[in-house]
Amino acid sequence: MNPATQTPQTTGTMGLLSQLNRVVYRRATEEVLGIKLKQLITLEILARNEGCLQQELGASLMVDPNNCVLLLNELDQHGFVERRRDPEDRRRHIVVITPAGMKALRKAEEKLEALEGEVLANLEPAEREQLRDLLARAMDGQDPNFVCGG
Amino acid sequence: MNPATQTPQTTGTMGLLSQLNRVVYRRATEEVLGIKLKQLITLEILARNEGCLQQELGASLMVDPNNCVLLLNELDQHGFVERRRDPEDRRRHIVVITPAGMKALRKAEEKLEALEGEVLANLEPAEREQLRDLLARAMDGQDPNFVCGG
DNA sequence: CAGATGTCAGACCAACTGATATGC
DNA sequence: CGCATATCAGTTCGTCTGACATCT
Repeated sequence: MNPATQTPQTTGTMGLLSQLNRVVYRRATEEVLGIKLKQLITLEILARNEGCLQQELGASLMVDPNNCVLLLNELDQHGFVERRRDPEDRRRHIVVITPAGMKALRKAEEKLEALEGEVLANLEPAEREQLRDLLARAMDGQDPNFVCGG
Repeated sequence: MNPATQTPQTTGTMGLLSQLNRVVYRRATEEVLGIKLKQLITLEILARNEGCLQQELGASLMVDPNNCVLLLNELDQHGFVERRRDPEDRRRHIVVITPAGMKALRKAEEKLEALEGEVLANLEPAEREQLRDLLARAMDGQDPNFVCGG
């Protein structure tokens, strides 16, 4: 543990993933982004999927239905999303992002990109893209139902 | 939102990182690993760094000194680590992993590797190595003091 | 009626905050 | 004395569990 050396690190992929996520989590605060990171991810999904069912949203976010309600309550109070009954099955809710939500999302995404630049400072632009691609492909293989009791 | 398509996902690298970490976190439970994931990472660092100072450990784990104490208390109770006074500065503690800690670590690492295989099922072995390398390089650029008020 | 969906309230766990003890 | 290190107690936050209402 020489002061000239880097601080010790984990070596496993899963450990590294957890650690790097910790860095992001601690820096992507509500003060920095304007909204919480989880809210940003939620709005991102809603922006890309018009008429998203609440349960689909929960599956994508990997949160159980209970937490999905709480998450949407927050966003609803801020006027960033709306919940509408699904006319085809009135038990269900369709979640849509509002113009105010879009605005908050754009702003938060800008800040997050700046943060990404700092967190991935050690990687070349091409490598960052590579990382994004690998993460996306890995996520693509996940079974949402496995993780959230759908 | 066609049922034939994948569930909607985030597109930003930071969001993907957060999401994939969520998958790992929810699957790498204490029942699966025998110990908590954070404990595993802690033991990994201690196994690779004999005579690690408590504050260096905290910086590596990106936890503030308070949480580091609690984390070590748990490991101490299980007999996985020992805290010794630093003879050079008796305010400090040197943390060492015990044989029992080594055993628990090996066992947990086996289970985590199996889990990694499932979580990264969509990636080829070479791509997994690539991912590990990119994450390690990104972590290498982090300033521990920024994140934990050292 | 049984099953699905969404909602809420209370319990639980992990993290943060502030105060204390010890050594430099 | 001021500063650093570690520790603990109390609080707060996010998440999970179980009960309930609505709809098919």
